[in-house]
Amino acid sequence: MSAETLRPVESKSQQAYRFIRERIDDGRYVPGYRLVLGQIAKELDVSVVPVREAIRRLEAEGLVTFERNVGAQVALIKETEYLHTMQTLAVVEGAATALSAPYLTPADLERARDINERMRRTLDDFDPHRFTELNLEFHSVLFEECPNPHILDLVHRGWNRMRMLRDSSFSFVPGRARESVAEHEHIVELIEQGAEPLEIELAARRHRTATLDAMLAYQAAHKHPTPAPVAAR
Amino acid sequence: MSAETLRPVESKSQQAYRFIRERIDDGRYVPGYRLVLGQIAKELDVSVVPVREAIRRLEAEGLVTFERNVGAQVALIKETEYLHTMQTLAVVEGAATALSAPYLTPADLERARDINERMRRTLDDFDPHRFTELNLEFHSVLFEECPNPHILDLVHRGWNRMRMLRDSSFSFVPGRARESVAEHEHIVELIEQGAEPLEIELAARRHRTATLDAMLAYQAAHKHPTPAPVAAR
DNA sequence: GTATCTGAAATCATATACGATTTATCGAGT
DNA sequence: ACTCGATAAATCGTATATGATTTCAGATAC
Repeated sequence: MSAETLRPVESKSQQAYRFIRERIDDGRYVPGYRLVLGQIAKELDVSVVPVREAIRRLEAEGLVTFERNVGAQVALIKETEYLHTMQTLAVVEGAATALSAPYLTPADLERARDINERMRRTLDDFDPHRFTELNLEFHSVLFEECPNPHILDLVHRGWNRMRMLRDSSFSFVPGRARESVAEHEHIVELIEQGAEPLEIELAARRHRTATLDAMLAYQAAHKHPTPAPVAAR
Repeated sequence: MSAETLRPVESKSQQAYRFIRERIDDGRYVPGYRLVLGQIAKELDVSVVPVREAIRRLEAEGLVTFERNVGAQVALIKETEYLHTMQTLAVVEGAATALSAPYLTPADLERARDINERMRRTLDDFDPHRFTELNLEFHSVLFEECPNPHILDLVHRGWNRMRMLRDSSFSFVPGRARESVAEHEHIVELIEQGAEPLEIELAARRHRTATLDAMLAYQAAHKHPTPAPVAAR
């Protein structure tokens, strides 16, 4: 049995899926970017068939839109779409955090605190990108032990959605970061004290809702002309 | 411009999707049913390529599992899977109902009451199938006005999931139906009184959680294989 | 009787080919 | 200069073909 045939390499459609997904996730393919089947196929040195399958999957996941006889592009996220995503995330992340709480060890909580501390340190000499990164890391610690894989999956999807907007105009609000760090500490304390699941859930939910509200207020105050006309194709 | 070419008929992959989806929904394809590409293609008189795409989509939606070089089958739902689905539905349906509440008209509430009344009448001379049908209808009235399409979509998916188990052993508990009807009335009253969103949400969630608990208790009492070690709530 | 092997049949995965549709280009007419 | 229309180019949608993998039935060995 030769070593090179032991592992049945991933299928080409899977390969195509990862290829595209990777690029959407890290921002190389921005919302609106056009996914030309033949072009991607050539880059991967496969035929268009597996690429189409990959795109169908991405479409079902909501990351890509695919119009008949026109083609696929990375899903554009309009402002209302974004608000809906945030609201959904508030709900499912709240639930995930509450369900996860009983399984968190003192070590987990310490880790969460540590991350939050690093976030606090980025407050002076502020780096939004770094802050966002740590923010996900912090929340991940809290919800990742959620024993319900469906809910956990929904949380991941929500965060991915938001990540696609990393560089968008409405992903950040100046004053909010400091409050955020304080709220993080509060959530950790609740979990530590073994608070009621519902209390934890609502705290986590409020944390996100507050971010959303802050963004809305900020935008209203700054009268953003248009929510950033995304570079298409 | 000839009449027959005016409408650009749905694509074949779309057609295949609907074909399969329909059959899963109405139970002709039960969980575990094997979806053979060539066979479905022949039935539809198309090639396998669009059928594959349809199956990829169904896979992403969780209705179908698709294993490399082995093929696709309607997703099997194990007991823990079912519990997770119910729990997720409890969360998202609660949120959807609360978000929907402000948009419900008196006519909507009347309709809900009417449906619930019909459910009550099926209690004597009990028909589980009919009851389940009305149950979805009732809840649909309450959550369908939810302005957040993401959350609404999650609710639909959850119900679809449950519908796939229509005939399964753990889809029904004898005593539960009567309580259910009473809880329905309570939820309608809350909405009618313009109760706090959170109160509505939790009432709707409890209603579903109670169903779940009843099922677990029933199974435990009847010594079903595994009593489900899942941490519900 | 059970286990293992072997070849055939079924089925999957993907490449290639080609017609259909959309989009872009460019010149004629106003 | 602008619109319109025709043509070309790009791209999509799907059928077909073929090699690869898995499954299964029957044969053989123990």
